[in-house]
Amino acid sequence: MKHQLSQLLARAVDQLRSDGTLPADLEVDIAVERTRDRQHGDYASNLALVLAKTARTNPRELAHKLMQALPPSETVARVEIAGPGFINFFLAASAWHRAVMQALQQGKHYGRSDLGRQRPLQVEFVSANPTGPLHVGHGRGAAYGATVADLLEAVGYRVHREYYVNDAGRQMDILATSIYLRYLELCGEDLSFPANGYQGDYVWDIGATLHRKYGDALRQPLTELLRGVPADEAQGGDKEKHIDGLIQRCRQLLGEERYREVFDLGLESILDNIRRDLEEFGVHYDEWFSERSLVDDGSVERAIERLKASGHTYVKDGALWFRSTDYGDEKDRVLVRDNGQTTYFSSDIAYHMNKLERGYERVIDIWGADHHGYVPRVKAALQALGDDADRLDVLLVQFAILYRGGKRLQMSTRSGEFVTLRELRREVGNDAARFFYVMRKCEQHMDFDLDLAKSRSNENPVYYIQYAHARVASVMRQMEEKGLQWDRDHGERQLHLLEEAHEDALMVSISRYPEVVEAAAVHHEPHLLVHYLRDLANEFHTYYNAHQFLVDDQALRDARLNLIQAARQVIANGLELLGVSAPDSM
RNA sequence: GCCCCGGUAGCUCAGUUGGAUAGAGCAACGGCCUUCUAAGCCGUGGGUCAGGGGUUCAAAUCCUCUCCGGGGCGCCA
Repeated sequence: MKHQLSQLLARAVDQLRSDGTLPADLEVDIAVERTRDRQHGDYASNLALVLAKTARTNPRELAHKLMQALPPSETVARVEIAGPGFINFFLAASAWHRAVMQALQQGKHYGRSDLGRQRPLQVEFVSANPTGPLHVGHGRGAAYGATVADLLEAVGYRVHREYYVNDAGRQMDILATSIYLRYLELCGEDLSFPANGYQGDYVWDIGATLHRKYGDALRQPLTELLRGVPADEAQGGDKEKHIDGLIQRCRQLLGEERYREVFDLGLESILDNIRRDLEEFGVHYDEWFSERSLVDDGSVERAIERLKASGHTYVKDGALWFRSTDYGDEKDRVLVRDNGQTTYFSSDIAYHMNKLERGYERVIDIWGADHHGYVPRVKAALQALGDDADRLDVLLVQFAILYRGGKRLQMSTRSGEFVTLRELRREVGNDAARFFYVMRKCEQHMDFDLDLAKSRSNENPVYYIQYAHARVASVMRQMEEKGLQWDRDHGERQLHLLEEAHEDALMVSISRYPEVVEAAAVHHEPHLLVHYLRDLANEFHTYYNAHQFLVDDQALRDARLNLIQAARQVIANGLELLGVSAPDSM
């Protein structure tokens, strides 16, 4: 609809250009918007205001000329000039009827489009280190990423959903060591657990699995384990050096092969847990991409070599540095440490190089806001590699702060004090969790009120929308009980009977849905859809209270049933994109 | 110190590339169930858009300074 109107305006501009009213070389960017106030018509354009200056005329006069140059159209009932020079379009009722028919005919496809023309696009999200279960902070990235991916797919992109598994770094070694230490405790060793180890109960569980599998076969005396290991923090030492020492001793005592088994047991158990958790949350992936694979297949080394060849690296203090300041980063970054180990950053460069090599038109990364400092350096690396850094979009998701009983919950992964995503889902349910997480703009800090999310009351917005859906289903059940039938085709021919203000408002909203999906997808803003659905539900509830649907007059009844079924379809489609269920009864 | 995000009604937040009289939910107050589920509807009150300056036909929106809140600034991941 919007596109139609801007095309009409474009033709009007063409005509004014050819008759000399407007300069022939004038560049125009035509914007048509929904009006906020129905008094101003259904759609409005500020075109005359924008062009007035360069055309050196007054805006209202130009608006009049544009209006007169508009080609006739069946969907436009009339056009008015208002205010400083807005061109307001009032649409014919048939335009709204068409939207109702489309919603019913297209069913679950209503609102989808081919804007993206099936171009390939990648969305990488969550990608939490597999060192523990997902917590509520990851939940927001999961819900947001899944919804953005679904939205982009809905507007015609071929979306590849990916989780980057950090299975190669030091954090994983700390996890493996933590597991082994818990195992030793289960063997009966009495040790003091390192300050920097992973303290969560799940580490015990994995240690127990290890013990069931091997018995005491992997047991080593404590004195052996601690030989040459620097003191821990509690003993006045450095906790980082202590844990690194422990890692080294574990590897030596277990041997690379056995150590790798412990390591992989931890990785697999936790990754399985994460996979299951996300799957239950309705968050699906096409690929779980292993960081280790980048090391193994030489990609990391290749990335480093390419950077070296680009001339933007140097050696200092025994380390290899990338001069990211050449591309606007705050400081240079280390690629290879003085001990010969590559940094996380190196893997990340290799990973993004790999993504672009796979040929995606756009690559979208969804990160926690605490990683915002990494954006410039990753983009710098891509530029140095000669890639187009603009193909990478990094969306930063702010933290969600949890409240329970009006009190803020404090969380820390390392200490094991956090609310897991699974606990949250059990407490408030998947629907409320998915909904609440995307209710706010991603760059907004979010207060997540657990009590509100799980309340089964009118305070809870997710129920409000679901209830509208359930009410339509209920009306249809009532209809059958009364022995009546709904004739959809007949209803389509009777839509002109829908003359109530409530019906008009509902039809307009239904017609807006495809525009909302498009805007939410293009701007990566699922909350637009959330607000839209709330408004639509409100219009439905208002209508429901004001008018009877199952009236005796069959023509009017069928027309009304068409309308509310169209509304039901839109709610179902919208909720599906949000990963929220649309129940038939509540 | 530097960088990122935010500051809009009592609370939580919307507000499209700058547009017409700044909106919604919750909370508060007053109404509506003999009628398709009251998890609903209708009505009332509530604002220095943090503050100053600037840009223009037009600023909550863009620029600049100040104040306040959160986060980030490792050869960690």
